[in-house]
Amino acid sequence: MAVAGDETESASTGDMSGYQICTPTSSLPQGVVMAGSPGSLHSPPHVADETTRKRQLRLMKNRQAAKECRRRKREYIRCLETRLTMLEAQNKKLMDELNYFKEMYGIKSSQ
DNA sequence: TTCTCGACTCGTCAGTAAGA
DNA sequence: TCTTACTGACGAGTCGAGAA
Repeated sequence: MAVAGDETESASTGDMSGYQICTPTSSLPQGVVMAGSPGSLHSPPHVADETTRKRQLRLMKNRQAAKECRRRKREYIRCLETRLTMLEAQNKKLMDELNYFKEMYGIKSSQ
């Protein structure tokens, strides 16, 4: 999966699968507060401990992954909004220019 | 002041794609 | 086939705005 593609490119094409990051990641460590998993109920203590540890590790990683995923998505949307603003401004400028030349050459505007 | 509602964030689960 | 990372979906909690 391509996560770190060209940001402006992905933003301009609207391709969500390649949206990316403008600023470097800064993820802070976070405490684990989950209880043990149900799967460890009928196992020997050391196996249960290992299972619980693995589960907590997985949850912690997934938590961080979700945060990162959401951050990228927000960034992607911001990029799209910025691009939209730019394109609208550009569009307006071109329309003004068109009207100017129409007037200059005496062509009646259709709108 | 209290209640309700919508918007938002967060953690978790489940499904999927990609690499070993 | 197994593992890992990513991401959509869901439920729970929080917050602010508006109504009663």
